[in-house]
Amino acid sequence: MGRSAETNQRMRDERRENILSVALQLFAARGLAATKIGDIARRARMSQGLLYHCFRSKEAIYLELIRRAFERMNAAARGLEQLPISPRKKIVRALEALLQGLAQQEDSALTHLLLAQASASEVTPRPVRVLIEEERSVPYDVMARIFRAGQKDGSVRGGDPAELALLFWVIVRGLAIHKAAWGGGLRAPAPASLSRIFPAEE
Amino acid sequence: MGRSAETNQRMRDERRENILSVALQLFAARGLAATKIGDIARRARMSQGLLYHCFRSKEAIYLELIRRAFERMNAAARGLEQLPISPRKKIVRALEALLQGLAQQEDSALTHLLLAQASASEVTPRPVRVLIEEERSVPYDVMARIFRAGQKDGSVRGGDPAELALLFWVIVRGLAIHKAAWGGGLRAPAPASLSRIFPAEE
DNA sequence: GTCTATATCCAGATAGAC
DNA sequence: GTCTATCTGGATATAGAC
Repeated sequence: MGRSAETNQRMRDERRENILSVALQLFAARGLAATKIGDIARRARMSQGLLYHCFRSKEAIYLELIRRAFERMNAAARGLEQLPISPRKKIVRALEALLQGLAQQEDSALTHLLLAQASASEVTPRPVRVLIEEERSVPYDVMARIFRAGQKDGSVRGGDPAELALLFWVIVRGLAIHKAAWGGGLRAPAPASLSRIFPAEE
Repeated sequence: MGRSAETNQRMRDERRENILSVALQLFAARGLAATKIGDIARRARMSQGLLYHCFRSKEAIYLELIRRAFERMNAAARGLEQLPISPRKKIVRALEALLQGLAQQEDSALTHLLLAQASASEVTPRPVRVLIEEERSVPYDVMARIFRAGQKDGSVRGGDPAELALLFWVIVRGLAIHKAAWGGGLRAPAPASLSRIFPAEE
């Protein structure tokens, strides 16, 4: 009975992961309103009824996806900040990691797209909106602090740190959207060419 | 009778413009699927029935908005290209005009947002998709040609022109989305600080 | 745990009165 | 030309069989 309960729990978790994975693709590509719960169920190869045993509602799936997106992104940002390397190197590494993620990991680009939609849309459900309000400034603040530190130790050139951080994330987000819009035709800029935007003090 | 027919026509046109103006706000803020035709009618202060005398369907309104967006944007791009000024100046002027539009004209930011959504979404209706397919490369091509010309005459520094054009539009679009997401809290970068990204050959 | 069937609601589009 | 009333389809969520 212990075994079986454990197994059941694992199957349940796997189903939840599967649903979340499918839902991410659909929400990112179609938005919340145009994604039908029936589409999610079909792509996850289960009945609608069963899906409702794993999640209360469409909104609950959406909320969980946004929650995880911030969890990962903000943890990564804070981890980056703690690394024992120069601010200049942190910027380069962040760019490399983000651009590589956008180009190679499907989920990464979709997650950025999902966050962009949820942040900009007026019809984002209230609990999601609250979460976004709480979390969204973290990546901006982290990057602004890194820019400021880089200017202080001389490894990064001037400009308002907050403005540079804004530009940094605008570009990352913009590239994710561009990828979604142009599909395979994405000519991703090399990290090197973007590094030039946030220039080193030579 | 001639007078009355004329007047009627003008009233009809005004109603159409009014609907389009309201619809732009709603579509940009909520997306196509989440925007209800009843919302548009109410905000435009007319009944749903009357609205259907001006437009066939929700999609028809959407299509007309996208059509006009490309009409304006691509005409502006081609006009810019023809100006008798240096490529370097063209880039600066484009940035100034776009950033000022984003910051000050509500419609400008909303239009960029609408185009971003329509281009990236999987549920964009087919006629709209076809139009986007036909028009979307114009602004990229124009900017790429300007960058290339600037490199040739020495007023703009290196990098792949296509990549620079991509970056240019990614930033403009990204700023429009950022404005929608953060509302009043937009700290728009000064044109000067963006000009630095596309550096002049001094 | 997994499905089918269905209650309920909502939205797009139309019909027809005035 | 302008409205109200309505037809119709489709989508969320639930109920209940197995």
